[in-house]
Amino acid sequence: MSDKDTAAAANGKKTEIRLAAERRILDAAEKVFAERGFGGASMQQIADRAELPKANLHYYFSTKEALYRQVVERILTIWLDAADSLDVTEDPATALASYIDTKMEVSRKHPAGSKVWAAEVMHGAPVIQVYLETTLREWMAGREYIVRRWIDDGLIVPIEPRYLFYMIWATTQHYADFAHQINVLNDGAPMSDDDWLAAKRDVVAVILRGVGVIPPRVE
Amino acid sequence: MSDKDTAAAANGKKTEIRLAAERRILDAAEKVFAERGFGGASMQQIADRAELPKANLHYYFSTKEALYRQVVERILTIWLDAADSLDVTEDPATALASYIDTKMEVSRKHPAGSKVWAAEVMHGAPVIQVYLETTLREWMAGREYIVRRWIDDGLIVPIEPRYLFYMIWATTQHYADFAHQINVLNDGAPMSDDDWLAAKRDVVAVILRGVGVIPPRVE
DNA sequence: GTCTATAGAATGATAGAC
DNA sequence: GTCTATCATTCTATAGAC
Repeated sequence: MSDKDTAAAANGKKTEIRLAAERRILDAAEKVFAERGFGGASMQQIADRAELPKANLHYYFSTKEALYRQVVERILTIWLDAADSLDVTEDPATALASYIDTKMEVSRKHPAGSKVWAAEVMHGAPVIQVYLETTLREWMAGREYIVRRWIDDGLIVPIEPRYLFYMIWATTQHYADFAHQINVLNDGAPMSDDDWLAAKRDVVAVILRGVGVIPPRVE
Repeated sequence: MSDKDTAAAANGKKTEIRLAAERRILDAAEKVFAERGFGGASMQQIADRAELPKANLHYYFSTKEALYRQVVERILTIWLDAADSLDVTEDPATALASYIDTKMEVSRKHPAGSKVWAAEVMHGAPVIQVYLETTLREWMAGREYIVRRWIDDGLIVPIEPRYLFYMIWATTQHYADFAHQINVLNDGAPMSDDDWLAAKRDVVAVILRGVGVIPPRVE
């Protein structure tokens, strides 16, 4: 092995260590921020959850705010992927059913991320303000156009497109953000796989019937 | 004026001062807790917003936690009143439309309270856990019974009652909790009176049509 | 009942040995 | 790259004059 190879291997190892540590810290931070909020979370709690000394966090992330910012930005990519799942080439029933399904799955798989996101918006979006004003605004403008075309074509009833999307966002994210309350009303137990299927089925059914399309057959 | 009257008047005045100060502090605290979360809020910020010296807060509320607790309990009474607005003696269309209307009005008039409530539940309901396990559980049990009767009587389509209520709660509270995001998508301006009317109309229409009842005529 | 000053505890961040 | 020790700041809470 040449010196160059050795150096490359060393650099490679270093990068791997760095990526693994950063990921470990981000995972811990996401959960602690979700449970206690930005102000309620301490670097010590995040370090404990990541099973690392507190000083290590500052080695990888300069400040608490920088760490929070990266947590939020990581969640943003998940959101953007979900936004893409609204396939505008499909008919309204298929497109909306698929979008709702995706959003429900995001709530199920990333409950902590959803809570951090909700708190971020509730507190005035200090980090994602630019995203709201650019990406989200453009996404909404595009989808409003599609929904209005569905209305003009008589495929769904007249409705203000934004209010429809708020309904879908609110309902699907509720299953993550209010999971604690939902669990209490579910006799203290988390929703089972069957519960999730039933919830998705009912949400899709109400929305599709609500906008005037027949729910597609489920095999 | 007798000594007794003087004392009574003094006591009366004292009580008025106390009530006014407590209310002033609670109003300020609700807003600061909503904007920054419990951990992110400081007694100094609340004092500044209430235009009182910080020490006054501790005179009326022993600790920050006690103050937070009273803020949450004050919101709880508003929630309980709104819960009562679901009149089970009415037909499903009227009952649900009236309930949704009430919940939308709560979101409009108490956005800060709604945010505090959402954060409280997201963080595991440290203060309202008992309420969730008693009052809310009983309320839900009673309403599930009514909704199932509506289903059995063929007045609405089959649906798991809880998922219907989650949808109503999520959607109506979204207008308070995500107001910042909604404003951005509304060209940066808060929703006008007409916007609120349109939103309420669309939410009621989708839910009622979604559960299979015809929206009642609006004069 | 009001307010200034301050004690006491917790936190974010860093220095410096390993 | 890891970790202990520590600094500087901020915050909750209270003491005590008015």
